[in-house]
Amino acid sequence: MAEFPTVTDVALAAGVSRQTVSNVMNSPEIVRLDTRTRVEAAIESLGYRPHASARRLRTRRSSTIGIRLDPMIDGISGSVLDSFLHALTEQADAKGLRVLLFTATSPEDEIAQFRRLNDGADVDGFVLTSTSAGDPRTKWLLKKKIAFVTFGRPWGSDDLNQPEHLWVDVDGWHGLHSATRAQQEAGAKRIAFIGWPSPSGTGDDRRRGWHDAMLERGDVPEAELARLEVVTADGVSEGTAAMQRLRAAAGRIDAVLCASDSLALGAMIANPERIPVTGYDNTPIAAAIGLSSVDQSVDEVAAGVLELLTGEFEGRIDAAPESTAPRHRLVKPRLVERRFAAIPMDPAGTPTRSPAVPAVDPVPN
Amino acid sequence: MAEFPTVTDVALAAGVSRQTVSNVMNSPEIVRLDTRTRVEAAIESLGYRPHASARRLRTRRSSTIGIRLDPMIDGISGSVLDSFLHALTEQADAKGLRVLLFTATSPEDEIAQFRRLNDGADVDGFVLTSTSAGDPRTKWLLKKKIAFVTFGRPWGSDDLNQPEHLWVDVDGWHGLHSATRAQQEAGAKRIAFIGWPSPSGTGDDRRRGWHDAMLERGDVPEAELARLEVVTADGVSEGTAAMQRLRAAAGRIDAVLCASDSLALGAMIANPERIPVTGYDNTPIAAAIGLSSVDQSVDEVAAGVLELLTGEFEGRIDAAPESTAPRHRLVKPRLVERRFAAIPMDPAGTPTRSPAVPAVDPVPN
DNA sequence: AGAAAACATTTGATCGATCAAATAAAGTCG
DNA sequence: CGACTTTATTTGATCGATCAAATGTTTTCT
Repeated sequence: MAEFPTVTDVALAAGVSRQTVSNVMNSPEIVRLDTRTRVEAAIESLGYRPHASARRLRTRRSSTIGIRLDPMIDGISGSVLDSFLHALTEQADAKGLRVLLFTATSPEDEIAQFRRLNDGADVDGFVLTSTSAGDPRTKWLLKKKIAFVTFGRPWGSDDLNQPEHLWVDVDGWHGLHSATRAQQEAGAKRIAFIGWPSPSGTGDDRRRGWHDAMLERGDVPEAELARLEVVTADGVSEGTAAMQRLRAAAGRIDAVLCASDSLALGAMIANPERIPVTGYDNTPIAAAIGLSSVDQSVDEVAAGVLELLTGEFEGRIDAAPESTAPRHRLVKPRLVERRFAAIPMDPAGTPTRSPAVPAVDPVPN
Repeated sequence: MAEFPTVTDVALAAGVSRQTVSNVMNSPEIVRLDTRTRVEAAIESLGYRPHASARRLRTRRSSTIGIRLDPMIDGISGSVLDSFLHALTEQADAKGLRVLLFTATSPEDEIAQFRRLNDGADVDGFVLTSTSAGDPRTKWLLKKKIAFVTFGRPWGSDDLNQPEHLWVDVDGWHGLHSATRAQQEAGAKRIAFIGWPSPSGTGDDRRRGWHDAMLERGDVPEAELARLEVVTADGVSEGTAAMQRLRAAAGRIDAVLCASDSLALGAMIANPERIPVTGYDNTPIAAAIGLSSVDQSVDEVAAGVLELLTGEFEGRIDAAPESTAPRHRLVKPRLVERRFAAIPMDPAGTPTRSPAVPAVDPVPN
């Protein structure tokens, strides 16, 4: 009994009943002030912690959200998910929610996991990332009326209007538009874009941001604009190749915008003149190399995801909230400007800052 | 009742009692074959899933391990933890364990989280990463007799002999030793090392691997060896600066080994002659750039962590197993050799492979 | 003051599974 | 064949919390 006090122990110590202790924890406002403080003192002195599983069994609510941990294909763009995961965990914690991980080898397998976790009352809802058009997972979750929010718009046109489908996304158009603007204001006229092949929901969105900003300014005739654009698969070496194609075919280039930091890093490798390159995702790589990059503001995304998931009931998750609150959030990314400060491209150059000696292991692990 | 069948429903359907159903799930061997199949059929047809919380309440076991998600400082080396996390989740899943995330702002805060998660019966044990010498967290966990395993040796000499402290680590000495050997066999004699300032448990360990291999071969006199070594904080720009210092002071260099991929990437930037550079961690960056790198085999680490944590009782976690099994695992990393295949450093060169057009979004999110 | 309403606290039942002990069935052996 | 093991299955109690409803207490109002 000394090991793990229960509500009953606390009740005994405070001279009240179990339920009053429970009330102090869950709806303090209905307990008279003096009893409340007495109970709180007892809780404190006994070091009581509620037993999560017992509570869940009774309330049929786990206060846990499940998220699939994707196999990391590209560590560069993967780091966005990584920091999103971190932001999500941190903010979930503040709301008394927990984050449970799982993995899956295929969409079908993932659905099986959904079932297992949901039926077992392990989680109350899910956060999905990397959704694709006509995603079978969202269909299934909707059918089963299981709460979920996706990070990423459902690009399939029909899905977009489904009001049950909650989503949070980053406005890629806005990101590229403002990145283009920033270069224009710095004096650049011929701004190139290295993107992904169409159709790609996010890719096309970002491309349009660049395209629209270029048209608005009118520095380059619309017909000419195609020469300033190159599409390729994502990746560092692909970025290098794309940059080389641009240099061969596009004439003068004042700045280059890329659909990802991977591409941007690649582009930098074939960029001896140090034409300004802007990436997307603001990964640690961009910071290390000194690339400007569009930051997805994962904190805001995480906050939006949790808000939607918990609905207006703080800390609770409901599969079918009848609120009329907006069903989605479109987060504005922000441009982080850098000027290659960290990268002495010229081998003969002097280092920009002398190496600091850390007090502890740089990489303790 | 149609919504969520319970053991009782299954029992009714199969014409047996609750407990028999429970036995079929937990110790099938004690149930007669024909009853077992009958119960299994009922489970299948009703779509029964055990209620995790109810089971946990009764068994006082959550089958969940907690792991702190570090704030990602450097996305490059952070990706090791990321893939470790993935491996851990995947293998935990196979053993019927779940992985619960949490965050903390300081060691003290983390200890508070330990307490909360453990007292609330949310988790059975913890996996710690980024441990430091004389870590207060491990002390506290040991005192409270809470199960945990660290990824990383306790470098403090006194801690090393504590048999209660279970750990899994990667043999950095072996990693650097074999990387050095590989370069020597390829004909290199003057092999430089870019490392971290001492004292650093992991850093010194890796350095020794290089140092010992160099001495064994004897291509470079011991006195001369210091000229081939540079220490610096971790980071890309630090790597670039370190490489420049090496080039200025070390004379001829046939190959460069680095204590991390971040340093290696930095070194590559100040490496127009394409001296072979080897990194550490085999991050996606290394793959993208075409750097050789020492792979930490996170899969083996994850397996070791889970084995130690679950002890010999498959799927169970015990704070004080009385087995005499080894208390730790030292995993041998393996060298992944690459030859800059992906990186056309010469801006005028042709791309090494033409960009493939992906069928789906390269980065769907 | 007395009745009604508002507030505060307690009691019994319950969530779904497993444990421990009791019972029933099958197998062994002199 | 009946007493004795061994094996298979069932019953009652329990894990720790919350819900729903009952009881007790205080305040409000006529």
